[in-house]
Amino acid sequence: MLRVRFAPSPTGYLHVGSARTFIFNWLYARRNGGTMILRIDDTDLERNTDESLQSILEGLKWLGLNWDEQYRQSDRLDLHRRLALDMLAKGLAYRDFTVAGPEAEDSDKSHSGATWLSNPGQREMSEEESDRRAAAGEPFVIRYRVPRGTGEVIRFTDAVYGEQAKSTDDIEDFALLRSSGAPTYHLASCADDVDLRISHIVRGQDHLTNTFKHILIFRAAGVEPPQFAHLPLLLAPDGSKLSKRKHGPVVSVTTYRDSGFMPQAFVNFFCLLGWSPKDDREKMTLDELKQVFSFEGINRSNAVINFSETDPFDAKAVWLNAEHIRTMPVAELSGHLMPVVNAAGFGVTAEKMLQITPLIQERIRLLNEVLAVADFFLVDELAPYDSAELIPKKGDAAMAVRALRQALISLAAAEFTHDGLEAALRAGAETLGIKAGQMFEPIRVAVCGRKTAPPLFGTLEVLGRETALARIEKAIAKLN
RNA sequence: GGCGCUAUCGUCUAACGGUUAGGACGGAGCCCUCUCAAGGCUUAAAUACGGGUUCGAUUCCCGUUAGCGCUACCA
Repeated sequence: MLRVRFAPSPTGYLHVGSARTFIFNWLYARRNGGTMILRIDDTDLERNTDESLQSILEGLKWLGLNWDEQYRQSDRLDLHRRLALDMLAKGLAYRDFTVAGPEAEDSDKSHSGATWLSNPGQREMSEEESDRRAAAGEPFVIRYRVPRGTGEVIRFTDAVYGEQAKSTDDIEDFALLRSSGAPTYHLASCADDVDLRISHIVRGQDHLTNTFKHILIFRAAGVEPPQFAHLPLLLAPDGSKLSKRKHGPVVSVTTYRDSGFMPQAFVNFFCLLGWSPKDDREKMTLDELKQVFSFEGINRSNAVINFSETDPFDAKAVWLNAEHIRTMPVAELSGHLMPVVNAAGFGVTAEKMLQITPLIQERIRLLNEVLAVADFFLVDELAPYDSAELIPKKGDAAMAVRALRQALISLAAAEFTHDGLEAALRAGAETLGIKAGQMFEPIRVAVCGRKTAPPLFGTLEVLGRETALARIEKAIAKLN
């Protein structure tokens, strides 16, 4: 039975790195018919908030990837504690009565060069003394009694990083239970992995070295450790680890959502960061990803998200989003655009949006760009523009006026379809003896308020005769 | 400091020990064209460094350097 879990801790919004870990877990589970479990690792009572939990759930929901079971570690504290106490009873762990404090913290372990393994006198304390002091109410933390001087080497095979080995002499006596009685991450995580019968742990590479400790806990719990697959980390352009504190909202999933990314493009992009299908495919649907995903394709080196001060998104993410937008059925895209447009305060009907969509489909990279690209379809009154914009290339104001007057005549009679409009306007240009482009330019600006816009005939068709004529008349007035 | 992981164009990546080191994004240029896009074509751009092993190393081994991670009663 294949069971994987994604275990975020609710200490902030959903981080893109976490989202990527979730995606890889999901892909692996769904690819192999396994069970996807969401476990909220909220053992850090100080830092986790309900608000953060909600935002994580919201982010995961947006991704559109479902899970089968859900747990919360704070509901399972007894289970964790029991394992620690059991280890204590078996002598696999011991009480450490050293009081933690700012000074005790870094006094001699970080700079002395000596490896910190355990607090002197604690590990060796007799059972009687330990029990007596505990009974007297003295606070303590429970630590793993890591084998010393046995020359033992802990080994495991990581699905991504291959054979891993570390001497127990290099593993410190890490804490299992805090003086408050609360479990540490290592304890809670492993106890739950055992209880939930997790078969594969897929997580960030920052846990690669922690894995040796975890294997020790699994051993103490009397079970075979699960399979491990560690993922390369996501880095900022300067090579530093992506962090909420340092890099701000660019690491939040909601930033992508709110800027107009499609969830499937988001998934596509983050899959490609550290994983490759080994062929030249880049744009892939969720189904395609699900079909080809495997740990073999995962890279071992960290990947950088190439964002900058001016652009919070990697250009490739934006391009991929554009690819997804372009290849999507018009009706579907239109449905995604509706809420964006309405949220900006425009009231569009579904049919109007459906008409606009094909004109802008290959012109927007992010959903939100619809507002900048299609604004003139949505407003009654065009935003003010410089009348000089109306003057065509190699022409003057007089030519612009003539073109617009002719447009009035041509459009009044034209059939308002793409082909009908094209025929009418080309004929109009011919009548005036000017180039078609010189005819179209003033009309485009008159009708769109700017030189860069979707193709003219389709635009006019959607705008309709009445609006088109009114805007052209205004433009003529501007030129006088 | 100790322990561990990693190293191919700016970025993401491909390459059974034998390739003119491939693709993509981004950049530059050209074509198409009613503007903008989209599309097509062309182009610049990489095996960190030093030693081995081998007939032959991007690929295997060692070292150096650099980056990252862990080294908390955080996760």
